[in-house]
Amino acid sequence: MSRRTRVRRLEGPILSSVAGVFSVLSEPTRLQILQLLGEGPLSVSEIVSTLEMKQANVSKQLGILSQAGLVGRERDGSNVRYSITEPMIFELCDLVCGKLRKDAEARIASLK
Amino acid sequence: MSRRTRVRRLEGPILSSVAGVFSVLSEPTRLQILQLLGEGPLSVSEIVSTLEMKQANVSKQLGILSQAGLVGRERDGSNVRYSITEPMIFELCDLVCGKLRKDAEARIASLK
DNA sequence: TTGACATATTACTATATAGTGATATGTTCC
DNA sequence: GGAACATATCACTATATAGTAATATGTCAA
Repeated sequence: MSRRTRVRRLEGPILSSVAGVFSVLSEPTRLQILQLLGEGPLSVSEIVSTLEMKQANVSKQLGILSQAGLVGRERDGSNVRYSITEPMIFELCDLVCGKLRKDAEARIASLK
Repeated sequence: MSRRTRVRRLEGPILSSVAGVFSVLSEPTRLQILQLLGEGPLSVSEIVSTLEMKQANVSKQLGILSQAGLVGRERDGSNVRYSITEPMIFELCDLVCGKLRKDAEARIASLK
């Protein structure tokens, strides 16, 4: 996605794919799951009890995350263990957190 | 957002704010506008004619981008000029493009 | 094979929002 | 002040999707 004087722009299908990744990350529920998995692989029921979410929803969100290539799944008996496969998402979040912090500081500064 | 053994997790309100930024970026239309503005400040009508979008929608999306602190607006007579105020978004997009490229390469490799 | 446990999926409801046509509002010039 | 041009906003429609209860499916042990 160009930000310089290059005339090459990303086209519709690419931008749709990019938007798709951001869309997956645009839900607090999914961010919570990713954050938890960032600490290590877990089964569905471990996520359910830790985050106090409904099992059906956790499975659904994990499906979305898995389909997007952000987490991987590995069967372990009757348990399925999920883990992060795309650590880049934490860089994304760090960048966004940096912006939010900057915004908050500017807002505080404007009160003085 | 933790990805190490640190026990500090981002809480609900922060994750909602993070999700909010990703949500703003989750629409191809808005990504198109940001990409165009990355090449330099433009008025609403310039964006409308360049991207062949409806004026009402462009104004609406610019409002969302402005509200999110990603673009700034400056009146210039009867024109309002918009420009990027948060260049970090291009880093976000670069990271996501890198993942998509990697995904595509893996998909191609799996065909051999 | 059955029952227990784990997980995925379905069908539905409620909510959010993209895009649009119409219109309100802002700026400039004569 | 009115007309022309630029932009923002409103009310609406159509579509997408988060979350849920119910149920289907998978695994394991007796």
